[in-house]
Amino acid sequence: MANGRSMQPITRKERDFARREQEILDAALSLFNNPSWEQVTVDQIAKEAEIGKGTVYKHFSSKDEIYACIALEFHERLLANFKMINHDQPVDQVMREVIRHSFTLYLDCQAHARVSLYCKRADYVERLSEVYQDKFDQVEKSFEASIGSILETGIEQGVIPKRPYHHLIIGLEATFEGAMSMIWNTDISCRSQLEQDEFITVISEYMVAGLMGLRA
Amino acid sequence: MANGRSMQPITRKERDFARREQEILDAALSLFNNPSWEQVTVDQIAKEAEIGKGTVYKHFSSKDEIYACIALEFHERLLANFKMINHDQPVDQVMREVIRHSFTLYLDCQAHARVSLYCKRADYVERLSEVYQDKFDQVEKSFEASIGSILETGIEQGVIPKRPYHHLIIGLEATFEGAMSMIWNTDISCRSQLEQDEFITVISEYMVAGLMGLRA
DNA sequence: CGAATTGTGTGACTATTGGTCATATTATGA
DNA sequence: TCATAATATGACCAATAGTCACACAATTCG
Repeated sequence: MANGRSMQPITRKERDFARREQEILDAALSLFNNPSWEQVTVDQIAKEAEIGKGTVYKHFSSKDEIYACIALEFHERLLANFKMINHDQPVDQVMREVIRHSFTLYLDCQAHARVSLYCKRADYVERLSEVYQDKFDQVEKSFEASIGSILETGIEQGVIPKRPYHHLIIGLEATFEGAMSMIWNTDISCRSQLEQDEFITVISEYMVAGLMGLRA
Repeated sequence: MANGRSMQPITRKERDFARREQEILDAALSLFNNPSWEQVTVDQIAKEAEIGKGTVYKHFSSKDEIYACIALEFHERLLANFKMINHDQPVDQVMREVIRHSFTLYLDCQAHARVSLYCKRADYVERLSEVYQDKFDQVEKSFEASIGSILETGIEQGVIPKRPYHHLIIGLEATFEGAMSMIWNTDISCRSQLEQDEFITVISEYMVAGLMGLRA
């Protein structure tokens, strides 16, 4: 519940409660690690976490809220990865790093990433409480700030065409999310590691070409 | 059911049965025309078509099969649109037309298009009967043939970098599907027509730049 | 014509699952 | 030790995908 995630746990009881919450999320994530993750039931999550179903609802007001927590944590992780990039390289190199870090994290944390993508769907956002909608809006702004400053530097250096932020980002965002969907939608078992690396290499090259190739 | 869709209806009874099938699909499509289309129930579809729920299942073995029929019809429509394009123009212009036709059709037939996108999800395909999986594979091959021949012409003319078909198509496909998701995921009410046109124009420019910008 | 057969329509029924809640259990503190 | 409060729980409810026994209509056959 909201308090559990926003305040520091003090007493033993509160620590236990907070730990249980993480256990629920971990249980959920371990079950979400496959393409049919949407079929996972709250009961299964409870069983995996070795608690009763009612207990899950003591921590999260709905299944959707579990998704939201996972997505938000993932977005923070992605943002943290972006901040680790050396911003003193040439801007095109920085953007390549951004793309590479994104693919790497999405593939390393498939469960998180799948849930995050799901949480962008209009029907999901619609039924989400305002509190969480705001949190997602906040995350969106952080990304805009993070990538925006890189692109701005690029524009100043004349490496990136002089266009409003949204013109520059929408193509990259669309391609990235479409590409991840394609990777997940292709039966993993019939795709060799080499093929996947090749896929990502080609997509990345295309993304950079698309970005740089816009008319200034 | 399978026969209904593959043979010509002869008797009065068969014609009625076939018409009812189309009525069910039309009812479904009219209800699918909003972002929460996945919440539409079989009962609602039956009510909209003014029949009992059981009757729906006389025509389609599952809700998923309704989706499949809608998606397959849509893909045929898209292919037909591609065939209408004048292939004698310069190849880059043909590709721009392909992209434009795709966006136009996806926006004109949002219900069909949403369902089609849904039908690419791995978990959906997994639970689909082999018959329908094969049909989707067939459609995939048709698209590959259609676009592939355009790209090949482009390579011969030196307009498109000499790369295997998959290298050329994956970026376009990823961007297009990601872009449509973004359009649908953004609350329609808070997006003006102008913004949407601008979005598509920019994305199209980016797609062409990405395609042409690959190293030969 | 009437009976039999075949195909179609139907809604009550089942199974599953997200979410609720009264009750049981446990921890804390006087 | 007992009272109070916080937490855990699974029986329960509501919604919904899918089933099925039966009703009904049309077509065929005697």
